[in-house]
Amino acid sequence: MNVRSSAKKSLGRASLPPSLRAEGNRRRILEAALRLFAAQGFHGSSMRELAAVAELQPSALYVHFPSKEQLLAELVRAGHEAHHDALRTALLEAGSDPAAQLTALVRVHVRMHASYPELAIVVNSEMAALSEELAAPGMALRRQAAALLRDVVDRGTAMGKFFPPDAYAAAAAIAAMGLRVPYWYSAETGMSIERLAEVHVELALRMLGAVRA
Amino acid sequence: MNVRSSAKKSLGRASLPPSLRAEGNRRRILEAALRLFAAQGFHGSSMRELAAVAELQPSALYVHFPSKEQLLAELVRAGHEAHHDALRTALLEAGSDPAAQLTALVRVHVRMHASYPELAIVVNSEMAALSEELAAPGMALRRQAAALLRDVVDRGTAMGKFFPPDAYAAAAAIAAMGLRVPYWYSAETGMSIERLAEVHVELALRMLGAVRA
DNA sequence: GTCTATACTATGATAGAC
DNA sequence: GTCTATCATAGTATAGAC
Repeated sequence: MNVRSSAKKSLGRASLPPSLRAEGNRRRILEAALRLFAAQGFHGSSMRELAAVAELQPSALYVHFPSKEQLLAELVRAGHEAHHDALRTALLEAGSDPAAQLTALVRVHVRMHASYPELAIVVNSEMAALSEELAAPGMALRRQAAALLRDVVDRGTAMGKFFPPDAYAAAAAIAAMGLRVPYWYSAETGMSIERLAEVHVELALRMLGAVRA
Repeated sequence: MNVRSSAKKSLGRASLPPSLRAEGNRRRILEAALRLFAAQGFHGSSMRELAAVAELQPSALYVHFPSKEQLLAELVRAGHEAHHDALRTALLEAGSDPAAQLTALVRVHVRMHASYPELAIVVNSEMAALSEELAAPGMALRRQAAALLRDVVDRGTAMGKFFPPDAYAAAAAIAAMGLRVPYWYSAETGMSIERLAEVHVELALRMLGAVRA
């Protein structure tokens, strides 16, 4: 038997996005779930552990969420919505220049992943634990977010401003850089989130052969 | 309750690296575990499911592996070793030019992740399920692999051949591109693995401001 | 080395008092 | 809305026959 309980990871803080309105114990439960799911995975975390972290009895969880899966679904939904809203807003404010649009998308993409690392990890790693029905809204937002980036890359390429070796792969690679940020970046390295975002913007523009707007 | 059994994912093939010597039912079990762990995660897959996929009774699994965790550890070990060996060999054959070294590393990094996507997913996503002792060898190889890349980037930068906005972040971003490949790339898109690797080489060289060797 | 059968524990979720 | 107590099931792993 695995004696995971004796090798408990330090869980640290875990912050929910501002868009997620939740108070009192409902919020405590969501934060506890975020910490646990990010550190141990959905299937690797039990409702008993969750209750312990939230300082409640297991049965009290079910007053706020009908099931463990619905709890995960709420986190995943909030994460996808916060991410997609941030991307869409950034793009709207970026004007019509492809390089400015790409800059805006990469900046906010990286910023979100560095600011809410646990949420990003849960959203990206634990979606397979959701039923198709519960995963569908998140999957849709994910496809839309990917399309936002691909459209910017495609448009810039068509306009003769970007020169990617392959537009699809380049878009995937740009997204990938940001997606991995929560797994390695720590503010304690001395690099600020804003600087991290600017570095990624520069890398992305270089990948596309663009010049800074 | 989740009715996952009624929404079973199609699991597809799952190939072990050539370096992993295993035959007969031991191999079948490893392949079944690779498929299941990649699709549902370690904690999301039961020994009963595993036995069913391997077409054995659950008790037969324990003749070949002492525990579920040891089974995962074997996959994770094989994956890390294959990856690290490939990187090291590629670097040895690349000569002394930083751009050539980077090209070799990125090429093999991407090739491995595209050729063994399930293994890459398990290695990257399920290591938290291992005890510290069982995870340690893999973590060590991972650190060494990251150091190989960072050293090439640092040396090329010191030699005035690379011009990254930030060497550490650039190395992390280059690694990240490859790590995400298993999650989006499919040979059915029409792009070959070799072409995918070359595209990533080009992207990485651009990120560093280098010229092709 | 594989099978049938089963032990023991952990898990998600519920009942009912307060 | 939280608690104590508990149910029903699924989980890892083992025993013993062949």
